[in-house]
Amino acid sequence: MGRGRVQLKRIENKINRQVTFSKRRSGLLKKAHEISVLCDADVGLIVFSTKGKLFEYATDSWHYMGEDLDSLRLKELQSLEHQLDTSLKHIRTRKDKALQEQNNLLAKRLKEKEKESSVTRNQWEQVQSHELNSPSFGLRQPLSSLNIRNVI
Amino acid sequence: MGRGRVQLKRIENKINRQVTFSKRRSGLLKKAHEISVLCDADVGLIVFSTKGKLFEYATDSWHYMGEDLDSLRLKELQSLEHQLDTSLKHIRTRKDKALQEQNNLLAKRLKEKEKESSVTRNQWEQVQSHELNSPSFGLRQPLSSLNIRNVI
DNA sequence: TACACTATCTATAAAGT
DNA sequence: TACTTTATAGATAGTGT
Repeated sequence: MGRGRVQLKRIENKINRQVTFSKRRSGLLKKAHEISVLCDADVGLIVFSTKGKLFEYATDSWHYMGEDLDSLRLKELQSLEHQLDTSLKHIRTRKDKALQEQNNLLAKRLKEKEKESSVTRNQWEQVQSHELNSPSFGLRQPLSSLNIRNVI
Repeated sequence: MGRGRVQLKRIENKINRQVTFSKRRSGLLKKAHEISVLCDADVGLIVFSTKGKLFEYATDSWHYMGEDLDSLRLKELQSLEHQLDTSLKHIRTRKDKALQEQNNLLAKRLKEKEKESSVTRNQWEQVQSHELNSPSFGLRQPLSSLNIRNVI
């Protein structure tokens, strides 16, 4: 290329390195584009300068390729967090519903009994505000059974 | 390049397209390597042939660049599914625990009452096996409050 | 930094093996 | 399919502006 052979090693002169980077970068992007068009190939190319500036070429759906990875990770996670939230709303485990319903029924039944047997109201209120710390139990429906791929 | 000018459009002849792909691909990878060395730049390049075969060049830490995207997506999702499962075990919402405990207490209380008032056992068993379909309620602790990033 | 210029080097299209 | 050859198109290093 040009005047004189090129040694494949880091160009020490900062100015030359920068100029060469600029030239070769555009050449590389052009070639990436050419092969994608000529050969009907999907290409993703990203180049960071020493200073961290980003340049990229990508065919169609490769939009995320150029994104900084932390940013990519963050977006994926945010998206997933949202999906989680949505999915959870759909879970509404039978256990939870069952407990609520059973609870209501038991409470109703108990109230009736209390009336019958003249138990003090005080006792009922104790139950309502009971401070809970019993060992918890697993959900009947493990999340792993959620086919989250279908959500995405 | 070579004999005759190149039109920047898909090469229709399949053989020629494949040959050109092979040549240009290696040229592109070589250039990617050269700019990374000469200019001290981080480069990530991936190329898929029409048939989906993958070729890549990447400086050091860009290992994931070469992964097929579906594969990447799948891995992320599998990882997240696992995290979800783990996270859920930690949620154990107060509501769930509260309901279970309250339920136990109510049941116990009711049993006592039943003994007192001589209610048939049959009635209690009806409550236990009640078919539930009441409107469900949201979890007290929305998943969005889970800081899933810390898990990863 | 970004364009020109241009001598020279490199990549590669086409064709042969 | 994968090399080899070879003519030529294309890329670019060095140099100015």
